[in-house]
Amino acid sequence: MDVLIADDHDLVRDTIAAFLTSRGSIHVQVAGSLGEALERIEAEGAFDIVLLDYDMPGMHKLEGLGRAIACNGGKPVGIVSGTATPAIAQDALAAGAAGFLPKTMSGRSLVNAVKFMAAGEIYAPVEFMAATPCKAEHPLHAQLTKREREVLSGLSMGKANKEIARDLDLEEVTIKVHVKTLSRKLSARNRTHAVVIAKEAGFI
Amino acid sequence: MDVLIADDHDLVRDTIAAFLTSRGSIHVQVAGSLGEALERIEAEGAFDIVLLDYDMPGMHKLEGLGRAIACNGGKPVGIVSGTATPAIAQDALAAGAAGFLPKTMSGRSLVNAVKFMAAGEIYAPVEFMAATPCKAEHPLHAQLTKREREVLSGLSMGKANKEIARDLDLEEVTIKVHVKTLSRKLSARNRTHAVVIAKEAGFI
DNA sequence: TTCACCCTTATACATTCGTATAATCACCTT
DNA sequence: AAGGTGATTATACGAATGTATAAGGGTGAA
Repeated sequence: MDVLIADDHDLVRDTIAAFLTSRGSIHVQVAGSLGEALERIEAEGAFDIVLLDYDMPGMHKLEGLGRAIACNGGKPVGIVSGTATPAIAQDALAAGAAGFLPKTMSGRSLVNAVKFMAAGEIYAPVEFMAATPCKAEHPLHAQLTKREREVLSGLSMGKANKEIARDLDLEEVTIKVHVKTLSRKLSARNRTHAVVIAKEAGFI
Repeated sequence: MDVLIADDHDLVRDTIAAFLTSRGSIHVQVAGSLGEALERIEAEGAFDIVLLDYDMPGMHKLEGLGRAIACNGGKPVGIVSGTATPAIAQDALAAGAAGFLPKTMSGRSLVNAVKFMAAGEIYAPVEFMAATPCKAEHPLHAQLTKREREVLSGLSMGKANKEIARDLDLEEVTIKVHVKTLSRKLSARNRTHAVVIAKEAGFI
């Protein structure tokens, strides 16, 4: 089985390569950028599987993925990344990637995943994909103050301002202020829109 | 590799068994219910992989999964189903299943997935998992009329009644009626709540 | 301390929303 | 033809929401 690994970090690339080669029957070639990878494919013909680093010279997000897929003659192309989010992974798969490999995975799983993809299947680590974009560190969520988050939570339950005020032991007018400010922070037109944006961003 | 397939539909069970056996090096045994499967495991020792039908006598949703996992001595147990939803699949994986196999998958993929799971990995078909709980057939969604869905869509964008009315070329009062009725159908307290419920149910 | 920021409340007004009742029209089914 | 349902519009009013301006208190950092 012929594998091409493209990553601009020598260490990462060689570690992955070492893992795969050690399993025998897997022949690995490497590249340090998308351009180099495409050249290799042109020169050597399609690989059984190509692995591309997401944050790599020439990739331009997922644009490079498409070029590699077009270049590899129908054979699978997977994305490797240590920083990409589940959302990016979803996009990659939607864009035709054969799989998404976080750099956190074990060597054994890596080998299994590569074989799996080479067999024509699509691989995605369940535990990674299922991970919610993590409330706390979402940029929008971080901008909201504690109170605003409490109010937002009330909004998502369809509560009226007066009701939220009672629950938080505040005056209705205070809630109005919070709704106003949190809507502004989320670029929402009103409370309903604010809740939708929050829902889609993953918090709430 | 020893595989145990448990399904109460003879045809399905035997089809899967036939696919796996045809690949050689895979030894398949079958069972027609959870109880029978557990007996087999007790008698034969742990299998390399056990596949359980989700809608099978003795399963009681995912309860049977736990029993099989406890019984199979650390080796993987997967769920097979032709009717289960992505949400159920998620639950199954969360409950410790080694994978989820829709009955719609191809024989080739089935074999790959089984091997993959037997290697200790977790398998889930991306296209199935990513599928939204299917707009059209969601019970709540089905109750809404076409117009109500259009209005709901407007609500989710934070539009005012007047605005939605203009977009749909209707009077504002008409929108109010639709908002009222769709909120009633969704058991929502107001427009904001309605949007949240719709979002959580997967449509919109 | 001073400054910045958050939280709080007040007053006030315009707008929007929610609710109710009622009537007309179209379409489909029985 | 009769009846049911959905869609539409009208009128009307109370309630909720959005917006603006102002101001006092608390907390933490510079």
